[in-house]
Amino acid sequence: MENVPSNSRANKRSKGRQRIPTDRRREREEDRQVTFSKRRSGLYKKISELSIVCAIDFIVMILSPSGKLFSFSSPNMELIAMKLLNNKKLNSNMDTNCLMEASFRENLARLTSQLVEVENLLDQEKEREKKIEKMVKARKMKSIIDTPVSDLSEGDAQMLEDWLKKIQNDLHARMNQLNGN
Amino acid sequence: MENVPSNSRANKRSKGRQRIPTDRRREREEDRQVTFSKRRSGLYKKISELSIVCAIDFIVMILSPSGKLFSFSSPNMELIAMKLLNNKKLNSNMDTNCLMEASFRENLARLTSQLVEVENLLDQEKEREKKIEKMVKARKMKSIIDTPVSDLSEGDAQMLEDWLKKIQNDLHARMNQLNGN
DNA sequence: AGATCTATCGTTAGAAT
DNA sequence: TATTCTAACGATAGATC
Repeated sequence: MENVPSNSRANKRSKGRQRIPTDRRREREEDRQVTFSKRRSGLYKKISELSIVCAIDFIVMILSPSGKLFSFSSPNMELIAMKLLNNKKLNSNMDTNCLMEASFRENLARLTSQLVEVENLLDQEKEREKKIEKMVKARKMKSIIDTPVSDLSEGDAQMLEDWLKKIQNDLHARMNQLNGN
Repeated sequence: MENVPSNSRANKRSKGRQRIPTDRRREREEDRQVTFSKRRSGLYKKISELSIVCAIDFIVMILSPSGKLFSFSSPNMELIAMKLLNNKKLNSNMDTNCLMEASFRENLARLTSQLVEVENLLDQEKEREKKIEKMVKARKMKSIIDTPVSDLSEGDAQMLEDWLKKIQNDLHARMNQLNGN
């Protein structure tokens, strides 16, 4: 907390934040990548805080030009999806859920296969593909999904299916709430 | 730019920003509402800038406890959706689009009807409902959709359908790109 | 490639409207 | 109820490791 002498400028290790134009894309691919990575983190933090402080649910989906898919959602929606996926029997006991499941299965399978197709095309274009990188940085948030499209076909290809289910089931949960459970 | 005398504290109109806990929700409903409104704007601005600077597409969906649905997406995805909705003939000429459309129509109708049901329940709970308010604040962004759930059944009930279609069609557009259109 | 540092720029809590 | 003002707090560009 001592007074910093005027020669402190000599010790500066950085020029600090400078302005960058926000009305057009950064020209250098490398800069875009760095900025995207940094700001994505900031965005996750912001919306995570918002969801906690204001008690809202959310889903964010980001599609990068290279075909990478970033999905991020609030714990509530995540939780509902996990229950559905990990405990199918839970659904079997719920009539409305069964109906919803039945109506969605068919076209979700189709959508998933489309994702696989995109992946194959991307693989043809560029032979190398990067590995899954999990951000898992959020402080109070439990779940971040951050998965390259290319991994959807190899491991758990249900991410998009999960995501759509979240919307559906959140609505259903709210209806049950309003109906007095 | 003159030096401010020490009595300037007497002229202060605000204590400035204070810390608020971000690990739990604000207790007062009114505070939550104000914070939600302010931070939502900030969030839109942030992700809009991100999409321009880093050339990415995105969709954000926020569901408030009161049942309000906020959707926000990048112009590209918006554009694709608009084309689909306003120019159905465009789809008729594209085989894959036709297939996708057919597979989605059925359950999207079902999902939409669920939304209507939620709306009716909300209407029973609280008799009054607010009007559509458009934010349309973003500087460089063209499209903000900000529609209460209650309006989905009265006017254009296709918002959620549009939204799901955006994902679908963005994928399709990318596939066409990769296939050499 | 990602983590850290820090000066600078951006966001927002509280008050007032 | 949303918006404006402004001090205070937070995010991040560029440098560095």
